[in-house]
Order: sequence, then structure tokens, then C-alpha cells
Amino acid sequence: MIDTYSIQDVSRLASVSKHTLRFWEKTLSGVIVPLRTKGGQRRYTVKHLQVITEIKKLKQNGLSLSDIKVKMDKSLNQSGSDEKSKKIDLLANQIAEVVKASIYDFMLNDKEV
DNA sequence: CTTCTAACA
DNA sequence: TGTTAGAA
Repeated sequence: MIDTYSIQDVSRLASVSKHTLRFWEKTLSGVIVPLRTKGGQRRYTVKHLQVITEIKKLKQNGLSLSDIKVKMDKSLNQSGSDEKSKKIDLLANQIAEVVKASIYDFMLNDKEV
């Protein structure tokens, strides 16, 4: 029910090479944060799949990866006006992603909510 | 499968 | 700038 996908699955479903998926994850730091198995392998959720699909669309519209990162960060940062607020919100969002990963991990290894 | 590095467009 | 190939 909380199904996750390996990088192989995502690569096939989104038609994006595994190398490119890892490249995007590193370049768009904080945007794509997959869960990790105990062995360190990536486990993507449908949410990640949607984000990756969105990145593909934006790229087809001629946006660079840095443009996409700014856009995706802004979508989670509506009210930030000054630089400090932006940095704080961005950091808070990245922390939130880690917390979300923990929650997903809990749901994965135990029962559903 | 992973990260890292280098080559290529 | 972004993708691809290969080493370890």
C-alpha cells in the first residue's frame, strides 16, 4: 500500500536513466530525497515519481536544472520575502524531508496509519 | 546496487 | 550544462 520503487523501477517508469536520476538528486539537493534501505539503496515513493515526472516536463519547457530547483524550492516557500527567511524556510523544508522519510520508514516497517 | 570521476555533447 | 560510461 505504501509501495516503494527501486531506482531501476523509477528509471523504467519515468524513462530516465539511473545515472541521470542520481545526477538530479545531487544537483537538485533537497528536492529529491529517496528513502534508503539498510544497505543504502534508494527507495522511491510515488511522490518522488511525481516530482521526477514534473522535472521532466519543466526540462522539456527549456528550463535548466538550477531553474527547476529554484522553482521547486519556491513552491514550498510562498511567504519568504527576505534572504534570511528564504534560507531558514529552505533549511526547514530539507529537515522536513528527513522527518517525512522517517515517517515513511515507520509506515513501511510496521503497520499502516 | 552504491559513490565518484572522467569524457563527451 | 547535462548525460553517459566505467572504476572501485
